Amino acid sequence: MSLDLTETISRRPLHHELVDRLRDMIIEGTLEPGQKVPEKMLCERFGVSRTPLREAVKILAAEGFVRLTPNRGASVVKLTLKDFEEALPIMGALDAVAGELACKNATEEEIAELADLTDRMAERFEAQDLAGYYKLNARIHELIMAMARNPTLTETTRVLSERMRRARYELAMAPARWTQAVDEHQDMVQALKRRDGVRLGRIMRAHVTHKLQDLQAHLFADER
Amino acid sequence: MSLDLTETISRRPLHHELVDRLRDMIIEGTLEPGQKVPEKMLCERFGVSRTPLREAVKILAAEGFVRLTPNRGASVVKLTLKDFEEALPIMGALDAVAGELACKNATEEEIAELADLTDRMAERFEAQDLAGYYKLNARIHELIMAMARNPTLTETTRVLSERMRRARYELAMAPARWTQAVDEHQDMVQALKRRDGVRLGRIMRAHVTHKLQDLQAHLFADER
DNA sequence: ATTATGAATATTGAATACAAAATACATGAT
DNA sequence: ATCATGTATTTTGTATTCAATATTCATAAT
Repeated sequence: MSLDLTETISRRPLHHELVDRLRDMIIEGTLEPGQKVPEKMLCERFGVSRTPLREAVKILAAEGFVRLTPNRGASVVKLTLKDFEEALPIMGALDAVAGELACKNATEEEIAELADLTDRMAERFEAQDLAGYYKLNARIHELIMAMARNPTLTETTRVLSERMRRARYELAMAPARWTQAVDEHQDMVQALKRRDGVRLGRIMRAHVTHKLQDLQAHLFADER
Repeated sequence: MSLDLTETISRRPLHHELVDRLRDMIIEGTLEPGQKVPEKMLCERFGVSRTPLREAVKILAAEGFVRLTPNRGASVVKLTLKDFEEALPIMGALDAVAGELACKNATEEEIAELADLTDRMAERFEAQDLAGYYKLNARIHELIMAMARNPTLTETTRVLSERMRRARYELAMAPARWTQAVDEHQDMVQALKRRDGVRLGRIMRAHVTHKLQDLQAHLFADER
């Protein structure tokens, strides 16, 4: 049994912990869109004073989850169709960059791992196991991002996709769309194996576009 | 004389004002990279208590200007060559998207204005007036961003480019590079007039790449 | 001289206290 | 009844206080 000598005792500051908790509450819908963020109530709920809670709210505002109105506190930002339409081209472009960089920087081992994950994801598709599919899908996209070797890109994408995550909750896909998504992933692996960055970039961009178009159709049906 | 009835009395919260002031101090170098952000000193400097100042620091941390270390406060993030190399492909991709969207959404008036600004900037080039050139250059890029009609894109770009702004201070350009930059701007106007989004996107992306490559050569010479 | 050790000091994190503003509510006028 | 006006309550913004942690500095040991 070995001991990790780099490990330190972690006492995170309260505001840091609160940011994560509050973000989750927003993403899961416990704090509803449009609703005000009730300072006092949350302080009691978490057993902390207003100071760290307010610091956390400021950070969430910078991340785009809440909006601050002077003397009127914070309210949960409501995702509209417009927000999606705005995020779509950005996410597409960022994913395309990730793909291009991945082709440049990925190791053969990583590519093999991606191929494996893609195969296993295809199996989940065959079995029509949506939850398993989404889980592997998330890992695949994380891996591609990691292969890009660009922390700034990872962080930029993270903030945007966390913001969108609220709506992306394990949505059932139309059969045709699901088939297409699986195909796109197979194409990604091919492009990566050939180190064809331009091609992978294009596939990634299209992939995001299709995914979000699908979301638009399902959610926001009332806003059309 | 007409009266603006939409105008409101603006009493910004202190933390908001402080975010701007501190960000400027970082960008201008008053607060030096790597240096700790001295809470007490800044409180006295601005005549405010620690609470709003600390809230402001939290926001700056979310924007990537400072790094928070538990029980050890904040320190100004130091820009390395690596940060630039990471930001470069992201900014390029975002600018490309802005170009594509601008071609779709710009009005003829806006395009005419851009053409005018570009001409005036070329004049500043002829006069070898660097300051005037940079001023118009900033307005041009703001206008293109505005033509894209995508606030999320604007904001995403803003955070990244503010972060980089520290190093971009009115740098003298090599004659060849300056000539090339002016040419690229002329090409942008042409592409926009033809509403050729793909082409404008490509020019924008290349433009950013060139600009930042130039920066890399000038700054960070010691890091090579 | 250099490295430990511990006390004094300064800085940070969090809670509380106070002031200003917004909201809710009640009373009275039309 | 509806609307206006003024008062009470709540919420927000900021300052202050207290506790925990880190840093500095002096002293002592090797």
